[in-house]
Amino acid sequence: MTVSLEKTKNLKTPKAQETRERIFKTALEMFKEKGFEKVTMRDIAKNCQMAVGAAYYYFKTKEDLIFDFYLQTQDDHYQESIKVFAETKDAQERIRKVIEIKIEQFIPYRGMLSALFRIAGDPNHRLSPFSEESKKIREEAVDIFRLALEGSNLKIKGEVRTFLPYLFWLYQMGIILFWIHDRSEGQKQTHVLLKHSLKIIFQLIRLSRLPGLKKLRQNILQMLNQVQK
Amino acid sequence: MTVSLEKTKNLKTPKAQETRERIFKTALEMFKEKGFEKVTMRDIAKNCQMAVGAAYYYFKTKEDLIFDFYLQTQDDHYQESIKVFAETKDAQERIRKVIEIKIEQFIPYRGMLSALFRIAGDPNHRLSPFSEESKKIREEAVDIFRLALEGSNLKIKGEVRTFLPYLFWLYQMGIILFWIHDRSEGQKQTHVLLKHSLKIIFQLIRLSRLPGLKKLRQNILQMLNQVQK
DNA sequence: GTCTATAACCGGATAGAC
DNA sequence: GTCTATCCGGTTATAGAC
Repeated sequence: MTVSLEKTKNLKTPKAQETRERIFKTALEMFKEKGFEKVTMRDIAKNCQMAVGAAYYYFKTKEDLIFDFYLQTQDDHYQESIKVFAETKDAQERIRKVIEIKIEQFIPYRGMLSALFRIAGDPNHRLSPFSEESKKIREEAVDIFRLALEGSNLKIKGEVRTFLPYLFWLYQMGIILFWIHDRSEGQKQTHVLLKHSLKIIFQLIRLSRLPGLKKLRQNILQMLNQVQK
Repeated sequence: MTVSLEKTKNLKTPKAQETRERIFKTALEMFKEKGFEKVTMRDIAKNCQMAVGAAYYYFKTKEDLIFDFYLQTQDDHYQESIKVFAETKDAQERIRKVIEIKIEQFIPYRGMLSALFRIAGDPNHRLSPFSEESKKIREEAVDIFRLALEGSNLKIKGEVRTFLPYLFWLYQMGIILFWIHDRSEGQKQTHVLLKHSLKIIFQLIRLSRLPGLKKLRQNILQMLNQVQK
């Protein structure tokens, strides 16, 4: 079952809802054009023909605007991913498509996303994907990978099954980080990396079944267990 | 040969040298106590009994103070690591000690380091360890791992030898990031992670020699080659 | 070249009146 | 819910002293 995201904040009137939306859309357009840092809250407010205070009434900080964007795309990502699962049972392809969809979504916003990923680097930050506040959204994101594996051709048993979705989510974060700073044209390096590294990962997963590698497998699982929060 | 770090900026007089040092030490003390964000440039200047302008004369930005810290510890790290190499030839132990030394160094500053690692997340930032500006310091850091492997009991040939030092440096960054946000007492989780993951990494390196895994090894090397800047 | 002193700018954030 | 005024801190500018 989907952990449906609470998009509608507790806003009293529909008008407020609409105002919030207006600020959000305006800000996003401006970020897209000039980047996160170049756009000031004063600019955003002016562009919305309202006072700075009004903008801050809806978004506690400038960074919250980005967080909201992250939240919105999360839902789209979920929907798009589901569709892919109907098309193929191949685990590797599913995972690859899921991550490619995410990247695709982000393309128009690539320039402003380093701001988001600077937040990501600090787990103490309320908006970090690792924070308590982001728990729900993180869980839905991990869920996509769980679903990708569940109906797939990849048969995995026991503990590996438990860890893999989270590990793939982590992997996705790494890929996106790489993509944001990938300066090759069309960020094609990222796609090379994605394709190759996925192949390797699946080779490793398959290898992990060999009896000769039992020790290695056990060690990895032990590590994951011990390190878990 | 060591890439000796240029610690002495182009400061004309010894007095200037000393003043710069005073600002740096004061700032670091204050950061240690209250964290990076709580301490203002005005505070620092006041504490040094000088004008704000003076502080800015030596450090272009507040973040530069942290960069300087990073630079200074880098040299200590190098010196300490060299000593370890005299004690043991075991590659795994060398690497583990090198990383443990780094963590040890950072202990008093753990609280302020998330500020540093938020910078790290944005490779476009001039102070990021991945930036052009940090190139020299990064290269010395990678060099430590090169030396750790070179005189060790781990015999590696060809391309793997080229990549491994950089990969270990990357690994060290990951471990430190984990450590900064490790809330277990005495950050013992980090040491568990370090010990276990190193064991696994060396198991993998040893495995990679098996003829049956030739394909995997080739794929990994191909990926590293293609993804390289 | 090394600093002091002081004021000002800029932009994120907040308080409190309406 | 929205506005105006204000704070706060990083940063810069100015002008001058040694």
